[in-house]
Amino acid sequence: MAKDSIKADYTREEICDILRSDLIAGKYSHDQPLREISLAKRFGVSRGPIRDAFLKLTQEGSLVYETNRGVRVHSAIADDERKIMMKMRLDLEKYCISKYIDEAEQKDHDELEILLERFKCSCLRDSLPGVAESDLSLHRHWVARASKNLEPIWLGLAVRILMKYSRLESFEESIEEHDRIVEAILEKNKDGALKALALNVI
Amino acid sequence: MAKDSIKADYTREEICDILRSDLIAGKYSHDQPLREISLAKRFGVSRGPIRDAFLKLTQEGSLVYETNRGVRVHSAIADDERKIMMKMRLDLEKYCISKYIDEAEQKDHDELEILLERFKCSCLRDSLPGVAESDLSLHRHWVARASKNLEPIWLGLAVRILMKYSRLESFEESIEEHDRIVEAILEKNKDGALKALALNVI
DNA sequence: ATGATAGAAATTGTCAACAATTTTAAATTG
DNA sequence: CAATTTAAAATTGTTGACAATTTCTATCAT
Repeated sequence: MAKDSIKADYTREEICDILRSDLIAGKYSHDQPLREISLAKRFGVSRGPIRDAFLKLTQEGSLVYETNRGVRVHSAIADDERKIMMKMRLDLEKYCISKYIDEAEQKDHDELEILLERFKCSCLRDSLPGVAESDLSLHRHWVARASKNLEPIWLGLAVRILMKYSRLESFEESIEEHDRIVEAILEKNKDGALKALALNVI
Repeated sequence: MAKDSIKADYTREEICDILRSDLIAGKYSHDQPLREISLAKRFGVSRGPIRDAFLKLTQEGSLVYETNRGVRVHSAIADDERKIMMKMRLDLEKYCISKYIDEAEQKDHDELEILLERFKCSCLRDSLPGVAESDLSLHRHWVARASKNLEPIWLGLAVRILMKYSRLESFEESIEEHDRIVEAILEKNKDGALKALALNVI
């Protein structure tokens, strides 16, 4: 199939999610500008939905916007900034997992297992965009269930952190880490889940 | 002058900032929908820039978006969510003030004093939208100077926190608190600044 | 009256065209 | 040849029009 020439029309949410995982996967280099017209062609839509996605991603911090000059990929974060962001993300996700364990129903657990399986498949296929996307989806699951209010804040943190370090991850190790987190959640073992999380989110 | 019938055209950034301070000031009630057309008329622009502003504010968390149904004001955050957000905001702002003290130049200090003066004027005039806006601008100053990367994350936190509690603040007390923070910053007194901040951000 | 249904009104979603701005390339001048 | 100016191209900013969807309202049958 021809690269990037997809006929189906996308919604702006889908476009936003696809671009986000592309960015996390390092498909675009730092400070590279993203053009509205070329992406509009790629997704088979007009520039409107593309602009919408740009604004969302700018707010999350993965893109930078300048008046009359469009958006470009954000430059990498510094080490001390990353440290602060990791601490915040860990605090936030600990709270969410704890609450999730208290409130989750059977169908949530079912969805959780599906997301874990999807993550494992991506790791084994070794496709970085897929791994980034499914890793984000898995964590996002318990964050979103625990608090719709904290979700956008968490997403902004997670995206920026992943943008810097996704290239260095070992997939096998990552599978084990996530296995331990999900296992503890399903057993409603809070201590175990929080400890496993702290090892994963570093 | 006729309320809200302003002739001048606004940029989408200005529109976004105005709507944000309106939201913080409680001008709109929780769950109230915001209509693109009426706001487009109010600001003298078409619906495009209004949609842009909606997306930004949705990402920050003050608005909620549903497909084909537009945006509405977000419902209030719960107490435990607020607690988590306060902790994150304090961590973040402490880091930024500390860095700001190290790096700020004379012109930054000049701007800081102007922002403080503007905040005081708003408090004395007792106009809630103005107080909310100038409070945000003041804090945003040292956050933005310290880290463009952390700024959008901080903004999301600050907006949601202010949305819930802005009505309860005592303006006189708030002036004193900010006086202490800025004074300590200008003296490059880190300990004092961080302590004063911790008392203000609670 | 009550509920269902169909039509009208209001609102959001998308697009293509045009205006304004920035960037690039070429031409001019010293 | 370098620096400046000018023109062209590319890109973003904004708008109004139209399509799709949702919400409201009036009508009708039970």
